[in-house]
Amino acid sequence: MARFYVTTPIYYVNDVPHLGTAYSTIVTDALRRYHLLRGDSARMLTGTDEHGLKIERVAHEKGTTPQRWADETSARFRAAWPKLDIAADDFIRTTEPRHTEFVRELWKTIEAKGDLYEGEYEDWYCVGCESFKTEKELLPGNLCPIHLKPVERLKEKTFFFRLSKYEKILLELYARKPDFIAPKERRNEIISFVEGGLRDLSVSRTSFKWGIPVPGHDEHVMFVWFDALANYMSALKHGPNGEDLMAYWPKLGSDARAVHIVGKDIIRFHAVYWPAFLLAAGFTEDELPSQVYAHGFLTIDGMKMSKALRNGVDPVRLASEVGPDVLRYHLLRAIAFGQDGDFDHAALVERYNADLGKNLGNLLNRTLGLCAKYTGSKVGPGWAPTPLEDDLFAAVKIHAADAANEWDSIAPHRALEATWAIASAANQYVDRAAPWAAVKDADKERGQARVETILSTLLSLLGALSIMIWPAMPQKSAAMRKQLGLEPVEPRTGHDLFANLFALRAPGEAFSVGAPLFPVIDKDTEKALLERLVPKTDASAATDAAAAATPAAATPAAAAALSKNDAPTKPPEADPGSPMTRSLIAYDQFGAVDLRVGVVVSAERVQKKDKLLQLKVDIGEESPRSIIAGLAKTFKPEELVGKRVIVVANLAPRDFGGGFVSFGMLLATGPSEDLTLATVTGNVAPGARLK
RNA sequence: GCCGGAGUAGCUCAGUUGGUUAGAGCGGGCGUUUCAUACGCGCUAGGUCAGGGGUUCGACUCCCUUCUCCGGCACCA
Repeated sequence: MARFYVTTPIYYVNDVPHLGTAYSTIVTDALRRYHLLRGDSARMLTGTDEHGLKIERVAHEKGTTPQRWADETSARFRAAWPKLDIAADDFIRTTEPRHTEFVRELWKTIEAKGDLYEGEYEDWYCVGCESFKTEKELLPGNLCPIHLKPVERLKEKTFFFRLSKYEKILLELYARKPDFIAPKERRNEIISFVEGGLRDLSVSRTSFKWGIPVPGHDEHVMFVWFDALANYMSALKHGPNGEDLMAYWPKLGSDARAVHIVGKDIIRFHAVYWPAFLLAAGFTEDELPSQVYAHGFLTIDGMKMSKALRNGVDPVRLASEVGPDVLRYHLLRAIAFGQDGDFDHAALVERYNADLGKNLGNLLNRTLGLCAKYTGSKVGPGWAPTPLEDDLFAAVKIHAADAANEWDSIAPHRALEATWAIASAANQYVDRAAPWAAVKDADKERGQARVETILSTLLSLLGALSIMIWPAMPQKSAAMRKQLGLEPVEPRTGHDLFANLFALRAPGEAFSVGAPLFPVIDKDTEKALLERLVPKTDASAATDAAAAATPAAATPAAAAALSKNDAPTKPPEADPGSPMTRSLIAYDQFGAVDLRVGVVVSAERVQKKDKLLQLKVDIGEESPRSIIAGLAKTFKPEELVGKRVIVVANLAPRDFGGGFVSFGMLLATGPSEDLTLATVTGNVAPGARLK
């Protein structure tokens, strides 16, 4: 028996549960269940991350308090998971005292050991935005790009974490523990990131309040990630009932493993900052998480998940339609864990029919049918295995061992593949053994004994399968076992259910055949189901975002790319800010901006700059303006030609090096990979002034 | 541009340290059984293993190079 501690990321409360978070959480739960099957003492943690400026702002915009906002959103996560048959052992909120107290202790420990120091952050500051700006963000003449007013040089007090000190230590760690970061693509990325040099990390803010106060410095709140990462340990230090569960945390000589399941977008925080924080607090290398495993992103029916397009699939609704087990199975089986994957509704139905209905479901059904016919729905006494059975068991045991290995190495898709190889082998076996023929043996007794052997064999395999599917499909496992006349899977610590998977049933045990576990979905039902499930996206908005009126504008809060993951080495929040936080400008200030309608006459890529395009834009002048714009992530050069754009015509020229100088700027909105250009309706002549 | 990863049958992917006819699942096609949820089983893909060079007796598997895609970094709206 070993201890296995597995965690999901804690989810930021400016979002609600969606398919991506559901996926992380389902995988984590399946791993927890697998380890329980093995007799391990497994523990799963999930929760919500509730601090930070973003939350403070969202709450403000919604006219509520951060705490109330967090309460509501956190409750939605908490309510969602059980509906997906996720049974976390603990749900932590970063606003709980057990967490905040732990984090403050952690802070004090690190401070005492010398890796936190008070310093000053100095950079350009825009009073209008009330935030720092980096040099790069500024317009020529040190103007704020939003307010077009001069910025000031300002210092803010902040605590720094001595991250630079851990550069070498972390690289050595990665070298010594090759599995610490998985999959290996991510590992490579992290290594090259750290090799690129680590700067000390600003880990406190004075510009907002919604966070954990720094001990002894109430004007500072902690950087959200310092706060958030510690949840994995605070939840052990102070369990849900106040108990100390630190035995689950790895330690030299202990059998405890801790695995963090994360999305690939937050791997850096977990693989760089978190171990550095722990080392700084005096934990040894043996007391770091065993592994940080990053999964990929999901697309839905081939399209990116996007709030603006509203194709976010509600996992709870999906589960209520197809059943949590089916959703879980499909996610676990169809997506290669660690890689990006596509959630395809039609594929879900297809897989359901093939794997669940026709393979496993039908196997159960036909076996029980045979039992009803030949043994009175009881386990017969006959047991005389032939080479056919011996070969089958040999093969099937290998598959079971494969499945176990794959679960152990966190490859649910492969584990399930191996599991289903057993079901396939069983179906083949039925045909080969042909009990319906065997029963016609001239020697009646011999025929009956043969049939009983065959059926006992099948029952053994089905019993094994009912256990092996439990991590993915707990309810279906129970339903299956009920039909087999077995109690639901009940894992016990120290009792490895894989040890005797293929145990034979005792003669006389009875079954209770029920309705098909996985009725096959026919074409008509499928059509109706898909119609209900597949989210209606605005196709034109999806495929022609460039030309369409910006969909993001309708929901500013959602469009603002609210993420807590903004690079933390940047100054405190170079956030464009909500409309509420902007200051007002006088009419002449606006009038100072010369906005013109332009037509793109040519566009080409800028060498060595992935994001940049060099445009020639006709704004009614003798010759087209040369403008460098960061549009390359969204647009191909040729598709811009002929487009009407809005140009800031009186912007001071900016030199991009290599002979590329930009004389103006285009107006656009959205993230860099999905920009929408501002334009005008109607056939306005180039050079027309906007006012 | 730098650093990674990937490009294998219609789709999703396996292919160990280079070695006889390149694999699986799904879908499709053909055949077949009857216990079963019109389900199962068997057969079936003649695939330039992205392209081009090279090393080797021999390369999907090693080296070089080109192209495409995806990430990270850089640059940036």
